[in-house]
Parts: sequence; structure tokens; C-alpha cells
Amino acid sequence: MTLQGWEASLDRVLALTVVLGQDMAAQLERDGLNDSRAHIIWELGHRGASKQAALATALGVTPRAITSLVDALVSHGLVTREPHPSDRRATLVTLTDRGEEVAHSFRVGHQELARRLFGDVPAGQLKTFDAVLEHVLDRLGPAHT
Amino acid sequence: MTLQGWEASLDRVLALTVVLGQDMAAQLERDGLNDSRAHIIWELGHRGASKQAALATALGVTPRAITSLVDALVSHGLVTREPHPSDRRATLVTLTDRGEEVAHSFRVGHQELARRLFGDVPAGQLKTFDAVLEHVLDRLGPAHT
DNA sequence: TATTGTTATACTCTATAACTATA
DNA sequence: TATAGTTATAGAGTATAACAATA
Repeated sequence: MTLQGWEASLDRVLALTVVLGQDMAAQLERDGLNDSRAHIIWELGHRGASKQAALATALGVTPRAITSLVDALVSHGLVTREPHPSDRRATLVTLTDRGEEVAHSFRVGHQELARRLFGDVPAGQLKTFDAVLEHVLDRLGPAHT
Repeated sequence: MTLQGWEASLDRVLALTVVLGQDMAAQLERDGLNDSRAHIIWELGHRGASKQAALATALGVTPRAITSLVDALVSHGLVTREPHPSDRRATLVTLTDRGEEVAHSFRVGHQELARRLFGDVPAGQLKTFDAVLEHVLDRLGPAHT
């Protein structure tokens, strides 16, 4: 595949995630979530309790934005602010039981999509990123140019 | 492949789409575009000169939002407002030569897949994430379990 | 001095509602 | 009456900057 063809194919993969993301937003809304808030839940589910500064870096937003996002998550009962054990400047953002449930549902959905996309691939076959990409593009069907 | 292996593959693809999306946003910014403004250019590229009301319906936003979006596109030299030939209430939003160039670059790009995957789905039919996922997975072919 | 998180402020985007001109 | 597009207003989201507390 040419460089242009490769890049165009990546664009198509992105378009897929955009469309999926738009409809996922409606589902997130039921938990008082949007993309940014869900992203924080996702990060906490993987990193465990985190400082706001760490979340700011992870999401690529300013610390000020994290203040608002955590405020919203606290108000919806998904996280709490706990004192940091060794740094009195910082707070530890911690998932509540309900927050853990939501994080778990994210992981399940992620695993489900991964299984459906890659579930029949023999172990060790997709070694390079290009191979993974080719595989996904093949799954996009006969219209793949 | 293990569950972790599938997820690692998916994560790599998703990570790539994130990076690509950031790159695309930066590219759009050079033309004074964002997602909504680009969406209008894309619609005009396919519908031809259109009433603002038609664009509001196409984008799923209010007529007020279209006013602002078209203002921005006019200021960047991508569209003009022309009088509607038969309805003096309406204006025809029309691509300039430069707007046509941008629209053409879109046509060969990432939006092609979204059209190919969802172009024959009646508007509003895929309301839930599950419905969209099922539809996409059907299109993805034999791995669908 | 540097870092953590906050308050204050401003900007972008888009929704609702009221309005004018026209159909 | 209904429709096209505007102005007025409000809310969400996030950026920059100034600040206090702590490292």
C-alpha cells in the first residue's frame, strides 16, 4: 500500500470511531458522563486513585479543567477526593463503588469490541503495527481500496 | 490470541486514531475549520449550494448555530451567501473556489468510510450504541460472532 | 523556586426564545 | 399560519492568569 493509501485507510478507521463515539455519548449521558468525564473514569480504572495533576497530563487538558471535571464526577457519586498520604498539596481522586462499576462496564465493552475485531486471529500473527492495521482494514470489507 | 492480545491490538489501533485525529484537527485549523465547519463544507460538496435550513437539518443543529458557522466560513473565504432564486426569505450557501478545493480533499479522505458503512441506513435508525455496534460488526464480516 | 489545586475571567460552541421578513 | 434567518440570552466546556498552600 502506498503512503497515501495507508494514511487514507487510517482516516477510515478514525471515521469508524467517530461514528461509534457519537452514539456512545447517549449512553454515557445516563450516568451523567460525557467524553472527558468518561475518560477520567477510564484512567482511574487503569491507574487507580490518582492526583489531579496526573489526570490533567493523561487527558491533555489544564489542571483547571480537571477541577471542574472532578467536581462533576463527585456530584454524580462516581469519585471522591481523598487526602494524598504524603503530599498535603495534592488530592487523590478515587473511584466510588459505583464509579468502579462504571469503569468495569467500560472495560467489558472494550474487551468485547477487541474480541469481535481480533478474536479469531491466531496468537502471534499480528506482530507489527502495520499487520494490525491491515487486519482491521480487511475487516472493513470489499469496499477497501 | 489471548484476551490481552486482542485488547493490545485494539488499543494500538485506537491510539493511532487518537494521534491521527489530533493531526487532522491541526490540519483543519490551518483552513480556519473545526469539525462542525468541516461538516458543512462536506455537505455542500455533496448537496451543492444549500439553504441554511437544509444544513441545520443535515448537521442536526439549530438554525442559529448555522448562522454562526456560515459566518465563520464566509470570513475564511470558503463559502458565500447568495440570494435564493425563488424564495426571498432564504439564502443559498455556496462554496467558493477555495471551498471546493477543501471539499474535494474531504471527499477522498476519512469521511468516505462513514458514508460507506452508514450511507444506506435511514437517518435516526441507529439510536443506541449497541445498534451501531451490531451494524458495524455486520459490515466487518466473518469475525462477527 | 517549583508544584498542586483553586478562584477569576474570557472565549468558543450551541441551545432556547423572541423577532422580522417573506411565503 | 408557517417558514427562513437573525438578534438576544444562557449554559457547558475549557483556556490563561493570578493566587495560596505546600514541597
